[in-house]
Amino acid sequence: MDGRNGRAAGADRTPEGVGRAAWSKVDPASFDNVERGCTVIRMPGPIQSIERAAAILRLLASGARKMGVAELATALGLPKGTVRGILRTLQHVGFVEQSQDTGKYQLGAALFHIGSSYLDVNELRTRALNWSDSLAARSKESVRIGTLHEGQVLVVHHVFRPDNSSQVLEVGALLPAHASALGKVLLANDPLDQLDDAGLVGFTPATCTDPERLREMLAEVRARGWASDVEEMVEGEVSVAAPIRDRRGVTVGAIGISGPIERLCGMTGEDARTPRVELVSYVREAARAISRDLGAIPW
Amino acid sequence: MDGRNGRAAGADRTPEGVGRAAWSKVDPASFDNVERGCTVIRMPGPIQSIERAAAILRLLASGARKMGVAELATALGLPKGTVRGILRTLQHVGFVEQSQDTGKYQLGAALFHIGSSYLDVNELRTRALNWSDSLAARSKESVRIGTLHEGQVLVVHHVFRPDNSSQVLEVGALLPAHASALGKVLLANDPLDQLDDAGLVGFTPATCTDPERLREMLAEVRARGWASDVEEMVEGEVSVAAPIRDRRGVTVGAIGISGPIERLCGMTGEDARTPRVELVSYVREAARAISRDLGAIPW
DNA sequence: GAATGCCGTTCGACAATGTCGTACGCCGGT
DNA sequence: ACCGGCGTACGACATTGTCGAACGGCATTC
Repeated sequence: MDGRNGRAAGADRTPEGVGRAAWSKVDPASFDNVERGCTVIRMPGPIQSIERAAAILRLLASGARKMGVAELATALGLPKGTVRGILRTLQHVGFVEQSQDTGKYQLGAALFHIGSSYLDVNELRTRALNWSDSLAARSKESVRIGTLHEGQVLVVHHVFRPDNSSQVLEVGALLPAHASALGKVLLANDPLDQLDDAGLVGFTPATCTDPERLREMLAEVRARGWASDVEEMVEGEVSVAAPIRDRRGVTVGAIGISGPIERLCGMTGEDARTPRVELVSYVREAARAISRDLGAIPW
Repeated sequence: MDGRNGRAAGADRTPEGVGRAAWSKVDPASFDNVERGCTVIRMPGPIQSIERAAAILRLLASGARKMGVAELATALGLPKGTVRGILRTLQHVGFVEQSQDTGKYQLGAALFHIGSSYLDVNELRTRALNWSDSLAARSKESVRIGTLHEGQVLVVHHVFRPDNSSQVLEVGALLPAHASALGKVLLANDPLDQLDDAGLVGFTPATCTDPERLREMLAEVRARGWASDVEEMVEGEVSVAAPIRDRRGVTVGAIGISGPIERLCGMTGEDARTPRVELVSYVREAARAISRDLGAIPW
């Protein structure tokens, strides 16, 4: 029997279970006490209840709707009673809320507030605030700053295009890394190769879903110092991005602009699918300016 | 000794402890197993470790800087080892990150992303997106939508003023309820009296810090259906807000505009400290429109 | 209208689990 | 060189979280 979770027979049956089996494959550094089968000595392992609570929160966040106890329980492969206990606690601390009529659960306001404080701590975002505004003004396009998070691009800042059109705020959203300029810059400059070959979903005909070709593109991105995405995520939309580095020279994020292909690309022949040079310059200058703020050696 | 936490002698010593003593005063419905002293039978209480994890996250969110294990441990009145175990778990699920050099902890990206999904679930915000844009266009001022959360105003949406000035995004921020139009609307229409007399801090000379006078103001706000704040939080800044109600008629949020006193108020005599009538109309119309979207009976 | 199925909820016993205290190695200040 | 403080590791104890079964309400079905 498993040294830690011998009791949770129900959990180990389901592959998506949040029993001890779940994270051992997620964390490469953890001991594989599950493969071995039984009697691992005793490791200072993660706390079971907290991991399960986190899994519940993730589930509630992914499904953009309210979920019931039974739904969560089956999804996690846990007994209802257990899930209910965790939910009660999460509700108690304000991380989830319960609809009074349906009895279903959803994310809570406290979690939202705590999560948004991440932006205050995030040095990248703090330092980038000024420069992103000026980039938006110069380029007249919307500006986004992103960071690599589990193989995807986490948007930590978003400046709307300076016209009066209504735009949705994307802060906190996750973008696909292989189909956005931000993502390509981040992937290309990331020390550990986070490129997930299986995750190369196609959004448009222009999306690059071939791992090999993508790696070539990333090499080029790394060499020239900026990346573009021409209708690879959304038809008619183009984005350009450049890396932001910190004092040690490692890429901690990326800044980029995005907008309609008519405005961002040239008008004739081959240029019709190439971002305009002055916009690329703006982006790269902004990225360099922020990097300098973060202490990177100007190069 | 305390029935549940008898072992945690260290926790009970500190007033801010996260032992069982902490939440019993927060949750009015919970049994006061602490006052009684000892041997409460056994209640389906909140899960200890999760509560503690939440407390750690709150602490990390409040102090806008990285914190160490010892710092957190003393603040919570818990032994270092315990705090470290929880932190390791939180780090494992991505809710906190650890600086590789200093060893201190800060909030993690995963928590931020999960928290921001709250906005997708929040029906108030979803329905209010369109109307807030048009309110910003009509009033030419920045628009905020807020909800009452633990006696403060949680900003769930923010539309920048439609000029090109650089503004900070306030989504996720908490505003004082007694010194903002949004807050006053929410307090005035809240079923349970969340007004905290002790929390009436003064920001400017105009801030109302007298509970009695504030209650009178709230009664007036309730009667006339909108609230204003004239330099009560920030000198020179004025805000106007109106309540958003759902189908049952309860106030679920508030929408309002804010801007410099020169633009929002009249120019002469008594009007100099009264919001202009057309702006008030815009705000109230927007609030009514959203309420209608939420299913409120048009009145 | 009764029966059925599903849901959220409650409860109590078991033992696995989280907690606690002590001890280690390391760094920076004195 | 000493000391204090930090983040970290480990092991024993019994408290605590987990589990499964049972309860009552609600909507749908026959």
